[in-house]
Amino acid sequence: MVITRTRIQEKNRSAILEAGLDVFSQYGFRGTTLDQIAEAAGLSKPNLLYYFPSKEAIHAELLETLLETWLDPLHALDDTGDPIREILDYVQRKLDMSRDYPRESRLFANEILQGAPRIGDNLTGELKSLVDEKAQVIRGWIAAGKVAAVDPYHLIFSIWALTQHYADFDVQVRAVLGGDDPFPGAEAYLTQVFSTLLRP
Amino acid sequence: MVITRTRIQEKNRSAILEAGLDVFSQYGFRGTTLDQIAEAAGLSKPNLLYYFPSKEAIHAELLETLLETWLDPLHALDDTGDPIREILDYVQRKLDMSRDYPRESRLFANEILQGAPRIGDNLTGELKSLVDEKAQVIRGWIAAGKVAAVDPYHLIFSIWALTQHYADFDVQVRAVLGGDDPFPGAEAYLTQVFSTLLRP
DNA sequence: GCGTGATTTGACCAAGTGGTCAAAGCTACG
DNA sequence: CGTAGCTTTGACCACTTGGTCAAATCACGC
Repeated sequence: MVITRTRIQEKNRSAILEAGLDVFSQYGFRGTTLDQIAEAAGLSKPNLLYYFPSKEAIHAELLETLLETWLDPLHALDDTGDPIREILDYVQRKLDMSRDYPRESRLFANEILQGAPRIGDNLTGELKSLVDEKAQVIRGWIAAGKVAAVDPYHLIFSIWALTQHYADFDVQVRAVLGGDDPFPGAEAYLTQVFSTLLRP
Repeated sequence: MVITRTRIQEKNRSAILEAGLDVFSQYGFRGTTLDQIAEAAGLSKPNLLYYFPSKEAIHAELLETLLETWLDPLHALDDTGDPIREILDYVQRKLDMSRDYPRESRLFANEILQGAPRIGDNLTGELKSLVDEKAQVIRGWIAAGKVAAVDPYHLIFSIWALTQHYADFDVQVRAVLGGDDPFPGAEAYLTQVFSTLLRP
């Protein structure tokens, strides 16, 4: 069953998702109103509901596509590559995502802050097993003496925390730095952190 | 002008603030309803509004007390102490706060995610000048060869990110770890990270 | 036990909410 | 053209929301 869409459908659906991402990522699910989304998308509320059956549906579709792109960088961690290079590359990819997709990062943060009511299963399922797998890879590297002995789970958490911080807490970071672009400095600093940490 | 309060006032005000912290920290300002807070506090809505003039007022009071306790650990960073010890102690204090006051951490995270509409001034004022001051202290330590050369601002960001992550993303962390208490592991890992990073 | 001020509440309100619907407007294609 | 089907909208609805108010209830010092 292939879904065919007219150009208008294509355009309006993506305008709605774009607007929804804007608003949901700032106010969370409950704090967002359909009127806000409709306004941001340049549509009337009934017209918006012609393309999506409910507020839930918009949010669900956003979360779904988010989860895919969110796990991709970790998937790409290659057990046959050079260990430290692989991890530093992962850090870089995650930092790039914070720079290029800050709204996605905040949408995810909002969902987790609320206790992950809509993606709890993905966390204990898909996410956990992916992390378990990659933690094993890192354990292998440690055993082979290629990487310093660190807890692989907390290593992964720290990569998430440090990179997503620049998207989720952007306002705070910029307030403290006085408005300068934080990312060049962040990249240098994170490289330094993980290089010194992981050197065997 | 001293505010005197009866025992009942004392009790109900703190019940409301407690309940407000619970709900605001999960759903953000807009996503929270007075009925939710009233229910959680065990009061009727009109009764709740007898103690606080509005939803705003509850939120404002929570944020105000939050900001105080939030900056305390950084204030305590002592330029006359042993540099690495001072920084590691700061990390420890912030991690303790994530363990003991996760709701406060999430309340703050929610406020920042929304663009800090109510505390923007504190960020560019109070917070920025405190961080500027402590960054200078760290620069001094680096110049004296007591601490490895790192960007002091990103160092501070990284401490915030790594410690608050365990409160704000608690659900995710526990989902991945399978429910074990993350804090012992976090403490060991963070000590390792900052020890290796800061060793001159 | 009584009166006064503190406390609590049921009933209410206007505005905002997610969502519906029938009718109108538009577009592509024969 | 014409028309069938896609798109848009104004009017509307039931429910929730933040907040008010007058009246009822309660606690406490005399």
